[in-house]
Amino acid sequence: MLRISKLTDYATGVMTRLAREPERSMSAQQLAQDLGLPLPTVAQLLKRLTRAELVHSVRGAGGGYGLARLPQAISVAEVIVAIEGPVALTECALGEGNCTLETSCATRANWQVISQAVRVALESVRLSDMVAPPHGVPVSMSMARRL
Amino acid sequence: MLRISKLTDYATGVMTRLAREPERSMSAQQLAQDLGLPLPTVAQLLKRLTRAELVHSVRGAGGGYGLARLPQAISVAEVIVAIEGPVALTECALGEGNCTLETSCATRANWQVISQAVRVALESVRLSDMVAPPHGVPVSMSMARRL
DNA sequence: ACTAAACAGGATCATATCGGTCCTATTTGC
DNA sequence: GCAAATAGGACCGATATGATCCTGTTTAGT
Repeated sequence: MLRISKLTDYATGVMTRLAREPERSMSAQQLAQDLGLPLPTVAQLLKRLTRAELVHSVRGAGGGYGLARLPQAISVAEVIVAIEGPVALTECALGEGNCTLETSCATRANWQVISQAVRVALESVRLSDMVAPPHGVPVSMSMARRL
Repeated sequence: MLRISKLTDYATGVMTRLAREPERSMSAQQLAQDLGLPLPTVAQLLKRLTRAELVHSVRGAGGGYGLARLPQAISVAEVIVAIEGPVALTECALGEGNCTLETSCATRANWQVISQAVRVALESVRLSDMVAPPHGVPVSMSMARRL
């Protein structure tokens, strides 16, 4: 299936929600309610997103979260990396030499290339794209052409 | 991490091995031994690859497996699909309307676009590319340019 | 015809990761 | 000082993955 984790999916939801009103700062509570997701989970995600410096947090009463950068300056790839770690389709592609099979080493570089290709695809989609309702075929076509 | 399953990784190993000698037919046993993988696992994989019609099988004594098509006619994407099912980064992107959150529906089409982009990347790499040792920068560069 | 090699198709089981929750600080506005 | 919020871990239950095994069915060779 090659899917991202549900957590990551939620995280993009949270980020997209924030991107819809870039000025506004929202509490975890507000976001959870807004997205119809359980608060503990959303809180958990926001912590990771903060550590990744994709959002900035304000502590204390009246605090909350806001995007650390403009929506068009944050890619989907970054959100994925923040939650799941580096995008590498195989262990091999990460770079560490866990290749006990010398045969697969021949294919290692190829996996790195593939991972890189996927990374490029994910980096080309930014939060601002996620906010924009894809009426017609604007995003998909521009993407397809880029590929 | 956005990684493919270990099984899928093995599967590409198996397919790549077969692609190295497209004429030759090999038994599950031979392949397992050749790749240093447990036989039951390899056998399991070969069944799925057969059902996906990526390899053709010959039953009975002296039987074995061979590529169903030429190495350059089989993409890495197909191998992934054969083992993991359709490439869709989120449930949403599969098409079924499991979106209980109307908010996320706005992002659904975007996920489909992203999945499509990843799919294109994976389809552009064929078994023949995996066989070729990536000396210099032939594959990576041609890929990067295509992106 | 019989036997052994080899694939087909499930069913099964352990384990690791994921998703979700909770508890205890620490910070800050009122 | 109190309440609102984030920070940082620790903690389980469910789920899916990885690996194995068992029982057919097919076929080559003797």
